[in-house]
Amino acid sequence: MHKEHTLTKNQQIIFDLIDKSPEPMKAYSILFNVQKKGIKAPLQVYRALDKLVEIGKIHKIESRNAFIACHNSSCQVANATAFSICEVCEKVTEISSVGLSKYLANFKDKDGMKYSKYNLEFFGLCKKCR
Amino acid sequence: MHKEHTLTKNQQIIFDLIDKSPEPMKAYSILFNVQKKGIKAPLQVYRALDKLVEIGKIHKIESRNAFIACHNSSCQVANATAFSICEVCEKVTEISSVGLSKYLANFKDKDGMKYSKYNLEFFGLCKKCR
DNA sequence: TTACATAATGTTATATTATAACAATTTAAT
DNA sequence: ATTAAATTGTTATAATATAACATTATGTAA
Repeated sequence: MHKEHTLTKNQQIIFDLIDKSPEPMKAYSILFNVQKKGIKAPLQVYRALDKLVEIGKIHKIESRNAFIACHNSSCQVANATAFSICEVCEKVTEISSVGLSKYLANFKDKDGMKYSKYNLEFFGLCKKCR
Repeated sequence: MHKEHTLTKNQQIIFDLIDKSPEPMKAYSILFNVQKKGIKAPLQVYRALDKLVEIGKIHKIESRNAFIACHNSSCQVANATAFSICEVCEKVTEISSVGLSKYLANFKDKDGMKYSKYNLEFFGLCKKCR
């Protein structure tokens, strides 16, 4: 569960937009959508995004340079994320699997090193596109 | 194991450079390094990179926008990749774990869907930086 | 070996993603 | 109230990536 944070004005505006979006949003699409609310510059968007990622309210889909709201209430550790991405329609779904997250958190590399932070992106076809 | 491909001139030049590099290389760093060999434009680099990724000779580190040569000879499926990334020195190592790749290839999401393609990036501190 | 399709190249321009630098303002904790 | 930390606003620019089009090379089948 996330530590509660009071979002600032810009953070709240941008989080609300991403949270309402059915698909991941790109930074400049966000910018375009919040210009009527007074957020005029890319940096204002990126700063809010950085903070929202940091506190775990949103995640970045690295392979797509896009952002989605976190809907994974069982998420114990921020920055331990897994997604499925449809290669046809680009639908992205956050995966919340206790088994998967335990497996990855306990995975040891050949030096015996464990990692609490990771990002996993699965690629395939979603139900609709199959 | 990779299907053998004969690389074209540009692909070979760029692959050799990445292959020799001890760390992931970024596209414009590659461009700078191959200009003396006649590759002058970003697009020439990106086209070679796209092809090299497609045939599995290199991988893209998505969170870093950088490319490394594949040294994972046990890699059965191109585009099923795992890396560890040091958050201090940015050292990147490809992980070749049969257990991990089997686990991920057999992982089923809540719809019962399996994925043969994935990209996993672990973040932490490398041996040196620990 | 010619014809044809496919892939790769070269080139210019431009789109997209992201950060640097600095001043001003707000917020939260003494 | 004072002050440190975080956030905001703003301009400029850096870094990453693709569009569009003309040309050349390569592989394959008649």
